[in-house]
Formats: sequence, structure tokens, C-alpha cells
Amino acid sequence: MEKQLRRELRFLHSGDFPTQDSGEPDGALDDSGDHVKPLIKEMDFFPNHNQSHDCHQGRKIDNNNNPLSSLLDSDVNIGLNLLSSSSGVSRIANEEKPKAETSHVKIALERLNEENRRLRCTLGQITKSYKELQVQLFMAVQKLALGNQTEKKDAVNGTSSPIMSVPQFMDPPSSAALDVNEPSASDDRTQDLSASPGKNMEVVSKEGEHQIPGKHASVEDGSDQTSQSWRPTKCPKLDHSNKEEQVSEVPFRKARVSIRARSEAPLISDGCQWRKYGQKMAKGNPCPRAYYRCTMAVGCPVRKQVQRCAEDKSILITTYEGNHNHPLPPAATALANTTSAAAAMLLSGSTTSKDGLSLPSFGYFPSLPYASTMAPSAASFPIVTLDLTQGPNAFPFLRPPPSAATFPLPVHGYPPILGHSMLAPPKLSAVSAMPLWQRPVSMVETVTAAIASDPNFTTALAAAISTMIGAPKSNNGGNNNSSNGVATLPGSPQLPQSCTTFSAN
DNA sequence: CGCTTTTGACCGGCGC
DNA sequence: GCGCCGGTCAAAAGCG
Repeated sequence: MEKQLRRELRFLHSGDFPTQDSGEPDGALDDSGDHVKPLIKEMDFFPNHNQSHDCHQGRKIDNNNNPLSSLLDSDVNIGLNLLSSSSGVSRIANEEKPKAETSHVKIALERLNEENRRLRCTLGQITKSYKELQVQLFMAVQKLALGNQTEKKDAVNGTSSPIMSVPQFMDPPSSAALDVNEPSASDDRTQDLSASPGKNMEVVSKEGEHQIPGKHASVEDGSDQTSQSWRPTKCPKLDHSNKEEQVSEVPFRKARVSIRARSEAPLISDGCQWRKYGQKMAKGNPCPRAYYRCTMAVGCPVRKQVQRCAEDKSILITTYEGNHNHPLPPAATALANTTSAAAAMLLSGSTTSKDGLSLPSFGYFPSLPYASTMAPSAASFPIVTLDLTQGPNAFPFLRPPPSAATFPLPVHGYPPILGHSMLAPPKLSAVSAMPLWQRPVSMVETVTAAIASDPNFTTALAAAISTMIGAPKSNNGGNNNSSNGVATLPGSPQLPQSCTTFSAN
């Protein structure tokens, strides 16, 4: 039916512009057909148009509501028949009727164009809302950072204060937090990705946030980086000695982002280059913990730990900390922003909880008993855990991405260009020789898919943010000792990232 | 030869 | 003060 219809419309098209189509090979016909194709689709989707979209269709479309049916019913078939019988005669015969047909088609086209415009407009508004939210989140985080900066000084001076004061975070972004709900709730078309309600993001904070020591503090990273090595356990001491430097140099490095995902692969490719610099047996876990540092740029302070979960060895836990001092592949950047948004929320203090308990405010994210698998030292840091081990997408990650495992990450406004060739991790070539199930699955793809494919993510994120913004935090008591000194680096336009790449699987 | 990985040693924080 | 533990260093080994 549709096929026939396409042919008919092609014919009409060629009738309208005989000089263009005459004598053209199939390719030209296909082109014209392509122009018509959306028209057909739309007509099929909205056969009773005057009911819902009539505000845009005030024009007369005959007595028949659907111009398509008018085309189908009478004229077009005639043209087709003529065409099939004898091309020379059909031309002549057709030229007598096309005017009415043409007007019908034009009307339909106009109407569809209008609807198209309207849909674009809606899409634009949704995108705009996202971007606004993003910007306001940035601002909120930076404000928070400034607040923590001052609080840290206070704490150093002997006054213990909560990690953050809610009002600092509240002011500007309060409206934006609600905006994010709008697109996800009002426009179902933005959620045509497959639903995967099982995705979990658990945000956990451990008390006792420390400053990273400025041991090797240099200014390798002008933007938001500190170059000192990752020595969390040494923080407190140096924190007292170098407080001034700490405050200015170490913004959000305290938070770690941990990603749990199922993978048989020993390592996850995330678009960055890593060099292993150590391996340790951690207490309570028979599996060794491997330490990696980013080698994409000299002095990049980013570290990651990789360890299998003691309870379920198919789960790989990758924990990141630090900010890259070099450009990242787009996917890594997108993921960095995604996770750092979570980290930022964590660092805001309102989403933190003591002793590794899940956040009550994140009811959307089920809690997991993962804390026992974390490094004990990690308990000194707030940890954001993205748990990809549950839900329908967990296992599919081990397989090659079915169609396009890279989804756009609307949350951070990145275009859907994530992953794939340009993001291929440096070692992928070597890895490609491995059996498929042993390959390190791209973190980019995995996390992106995990997050983006979950239609509830936006809603949950918005809920979390509005929870943070709107409600005074209730459980910050555990963090009052060393107000984490979160500080923005001057001139850094980026959202401070507590981690920059993100693992999955 | 240069880079990466391995692995034991070392350091510092923390609890007792 | 001592021991435990996590994290890092750095020499040696491995690899392309």
C-alpha cells in the first residue's frame, strides 16, 4: 500500500516538475521519493488530522480531512494507470488534472511543514531547557564551591561548619531544577529510547572529606586541575599545613566517582590512556586492586582504581578521581560531565549520607551493599557510585552494542556523537583481537547507554537537584569536621569534575 | 630502545 | 609506640 502510494506521489512530483525528473535514472526518482516519504509517513500517522492539530490546519482540505485519502481515492490511481499503460499518453492525460492534485499536495505539504516547524520548536525548547539547567547547575556548583572555600577557612580557624550551606546553592538555580522535569514529562517523544528502569545511581558519601595535599602542587593545569598526586590518606595533615594553597588549588578532587558494571573484561576502555602503577591486595577482597594513572598528558592527576567486587566477581568496580588536565575525547567529556554532575550533587552535601548509606532523597536509586567492596580508604571520600549492574542493560553491555550503543546525553547537551571511532581507546586495536566477550567494553558506550537509555534519569536528576535545592539537608552531620574545602578554580568555566572518565562494565 | 607491567618496598594515616 | 592498611614509588622484567 505504502509502496504504491510512494510511486503515485513520485509520479505527481514528476508531473509538477517534468523538466527535473524526466529522463533521470532511478537515483533521481529515489530522491524525489525521499522528499515525499516523510509526507507519507506523517499522513499515515495522523490520518484524522483535523482533530488534534487543527489549530495549524485552518486551511481547507476539501471535505475529506485527509488530503492523502483524496489523493488516493481518485486522481492518483488514474495517473498510475496511465503511466503504466503508455508513458506518452499518460503525460498528456495527466497534465489536465494535476492542478487540483498539485494544490492538494501543496496544502498537505504546507501543513506538514508547519507541523514540522512546531515539532522543531518543541524540540528546541526542550533542548533549551536542558541547557539552562546545565548552566544553572554549573553556577550552583561553583557557588557551592565558593561557599565551601570560605567554610574551609572557617574550619581551619577552628570553627566547624557544615559542608555547605543550603542557601548558597539555592539562589540562582532554584528555578532551573524544576525545568528539567518539563521536557521529560511533557514530551514523550524525547523518551523514545528504550526504557531501562533498572539503572541505578547510588550516591554515597563517607565522612571525613579531605583535601588533597599540595605535595607536588604545580600549575600544570591552568583550568581546573591540580597536579598533585592522589594521596587521600595524607590529606588531613597537609591540609593543616598548606591550607591556603589547598583552598585555591584543590577544588573537587575529594569526590570519587565509582562505577559498578558487569564485565568479564579485566579493564574497561573509557577513551583515556591509563598506565598501571601499582597493584595491591585490599583487605576483604580476594581480588587485587589495580591502580592506574592517566597518561594522556604529562602530569595528568587523574587516577583510577579497578577492582572486582568481592561478592560478585563479574562486577567490576572502577573508581575515578581527579580532573584531567588535557582535552578529552568527546565521549569521555560527556561522561565526565554526567558523572561530575552527580559528584557535584554529592559534594553539595545535601545528597550525602554517612557511613555509606544510600541517599534517602534518591529514592529512585536503589541502594546497594557495595560499600564493603570499596577500599576502606575510600571511606574518607565522598563517593558517587553509578551502578550499572542492575537492570536490563547490565548484561547487554557485554555484548557488542546492538545498534548504536551510543546515545546522546541530553543531560549535558552533548550531541549524539559519542563513542565509536573517534573515541576508540588507544588499546582497542590490540583488544580487538580478543574474543568479543573478553574485550573491554567501551565505558563510553556503556555508561552513555546506561544513562541515556533510562528515561527516568532526567526526572531523577531533576528530583535530586530540586531536593538539594529546596530542602535543607538533614544529614550533613558527619561531614562537619573538615568542610571539604571545595573550591572553584578561578577562571574555570567547567563544572568541576571529580572524575573525568567513566567506566562501565 | 622505549614503554608498560609487575612487584616488593616505602610512606603516611589511623586505631588500639 | 606499634601494627595494619591503603596508596605510591621505583627497579626489574616483559613486550613490541
